[in-house]
This record gives sequence, C-alpha cells and structure tokens, in this order.
Amino acid sequence: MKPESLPVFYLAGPTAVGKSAIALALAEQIGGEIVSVDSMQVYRGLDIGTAKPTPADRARVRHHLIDVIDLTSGFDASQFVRLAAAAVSDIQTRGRSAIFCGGTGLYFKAWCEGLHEIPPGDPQLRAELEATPLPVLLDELAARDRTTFETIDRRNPRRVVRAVEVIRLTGKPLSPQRTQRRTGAPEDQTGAARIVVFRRAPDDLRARINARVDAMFAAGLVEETRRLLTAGLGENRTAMQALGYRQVIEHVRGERGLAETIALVKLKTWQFARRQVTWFRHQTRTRWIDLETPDEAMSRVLHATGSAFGMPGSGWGVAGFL
RNA sequence: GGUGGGAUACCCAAGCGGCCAACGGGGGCAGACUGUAAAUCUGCUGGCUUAUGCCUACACUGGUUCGAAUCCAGUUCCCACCA
Repeated sequence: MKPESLPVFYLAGPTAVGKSAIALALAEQIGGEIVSVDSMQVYRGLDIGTAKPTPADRARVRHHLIDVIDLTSGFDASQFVRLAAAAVSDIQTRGRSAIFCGGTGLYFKAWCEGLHEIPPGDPQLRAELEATPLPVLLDELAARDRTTFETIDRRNPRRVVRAVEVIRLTGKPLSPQRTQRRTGAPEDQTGAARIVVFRRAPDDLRARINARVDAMFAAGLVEETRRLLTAGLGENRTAMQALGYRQVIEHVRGERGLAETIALVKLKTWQFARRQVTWFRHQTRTRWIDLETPDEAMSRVLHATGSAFGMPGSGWGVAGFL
C-alpha cells in the first residue's frame, strides 16, 4: 500500500474515558503507531499528572509527540502540527497507520483544518501586552484592525493580547491574515477527517476520573511536582497550568491541605472533561461512540472495530464500522 | 442553668423596613474558542402555559407596620463564654 493511502485514525474524548487503551489495542491489531494529541504529554517530566503512557505501553506500541520538549520550553498548536506531520510521514514510511489519540481539541482542529500564516507568540512582547490594561489594548486594536476588534471576544484578555501581538509583529491587521489557510495540513485538502469521540455516562466518567486522580496521588504526584519545581516547572507558563500540578504546587506552598487538594483536582478534572465534550460537540466533525459502564461494552467496541480493520480502504474513523 | 452571637436559595456568604427572588463567591447547566487550550472567556441558575405577570420563598409561630429577610415576642436548633 502506498504510504499516502494508509488510513489515519482520529480518536478523541474527555480525560479518563478510556481512549488510550482503545488506541493501544487498535494499534496492535492493525500494526499502527500512536500520535498523542495532548498539550501536556509533550513535556518531558510531566509523567504522573498527565497519565502518560507507561514504558510498558510504549514498548508495546510506538508513540509519537510524547516527551518531545523540555520543561523550560513553550509549545503551541503550530508546533504540534509541524511535529505531527513529521510523525505521520515517518510512520507511513514504515508502512504503518497513524492513530491520533488525545483530548486537546485545538490541536485536532489545527491539524485537520490548518492554521493561518501568522507569526508565533513572542514571549517578551506578550509579557508586555499582558501587563497592559485591557482597555488600552482594545483601543489599539480598534485603531489598527476594526474587523478583528468587532469580531473578537473583547472580554477575553488572551484573545485580545494575541490579536495585538500579531498586528505588532507583522505590522499589518490580523483579519486579512486570518482569511488565508495554511497549506500542508494533510486533512485540509481531503476534508475527510472525521474524529471519533468516545464518551461515557456522567456518573461513570466521574468515577473513573476520581479513581485516576487517587491513583496519581498514590503514585507520587506530589513528589513529582516537587522535583519538577526545582527543574523549572514554575517558570513554564504552559506546563504550570496543567491540571493536578497547578493545584499541587499550591498545596506544596502550604495554601491547602492534601485531602482538600485531591478533592480539588478531581473537581477541576471533571470540569475540564465537560469542557472537552463541549468542544468536540461543536468545533469538529465527529462520530460519537458511547462506552458504557460494564467492561463488556469496551470489549464489544474493540471487537467491532477490530473486525473491520482488515477491510481495504478502511477509512477515516473507527465509527463507520460499528 | 446564665449571658452573648447566629439560623438567608445546592454550598459559603452579603443584606438589617420599601429600589429583594434577594450583592458576591463556589458548585451546577449551557456556550465561545484558529499559534498559552489540562488555558482563557461568556450566559443562565426558586417555580409557572417564559410574562414591565402570578405563585412560593430568608428556621418556626404570632405580632407591629400601608409595607418585613430586615422591627418585637415566643419556640426550636447551633456556636461561644460563664456556672
């Protein structure tokens, strides 16, 4: 089979639905490799709190985009797209299928729909803009790019900062730059990407999240965080906001007790899972698969998917075969 | 047993005669999102044939008043101190 015709799979869903286990099983059955779509697993060192695949898992199936950058570096959707493109061609050269699996909606979208030709964030400029009062930034935006000013979420500092940042960096208004698509996003051309999103009943998902968080603390999340803090975690804008680490940092500083922190992490993780579902529900083309409470449901899904993979031309998602 | 403080919507908490279905925060629900996204931001959150309307509501009972979550009396429960 020609590399380009090898199927690519997209598996998504909220944290702790069980997507990784399915991706792993799928990869083994079809001889595929996994491309992690996770904004935090890219960081070296963020292991326990990101539920990173274990060394054993990684020995079973080759994983990409995990541990690719240092704790002291920044990361963004554009870098994800670039690295994912390299990973996919690498995988296909080997005659294998790429299985994208993760929960970062923006990265899925950036990959499937492409990004615009605009410059990356500039740490120094960004710091300056973030220190500027929002009304001042809005004035500048209104003066230099009326269209963006009118369409942007003016109450969200992040959006405003980025818009002004691009305008200053390029010396041009942002709106025209946002009309052109970046080429090179593989799915941009085909438009065929259809993301399979796994979901579970709320009570079920919540129980799984709670169990996972308990397991993380039992596995030494607090110790890992302490270690990472001496390695620069506190200085990393992105990694420091990771669920679990963020709350544990506060705990380590003495702001909160352990039991309370564990409960908080469970809650924040649950809220995050809800946001993920909202994102996939509205922002991407998706097929949904329910994973019910009993374990039999999972194996049923596995069997149903597994039996289809021998089929030629098996396509752009798992769901089509269920 | 005595004295003082307190009981407000799912939780915390403001209000202390009308502008109160009741500030604020949390939680919940819904939503936005194109280079920080496990981030950031928004709306709604007593009930009702969704209305410048009605009903039910601020521990309970009764009272004062044109009018009470707000004042008075009694009751119950909580907390603190004294015995």
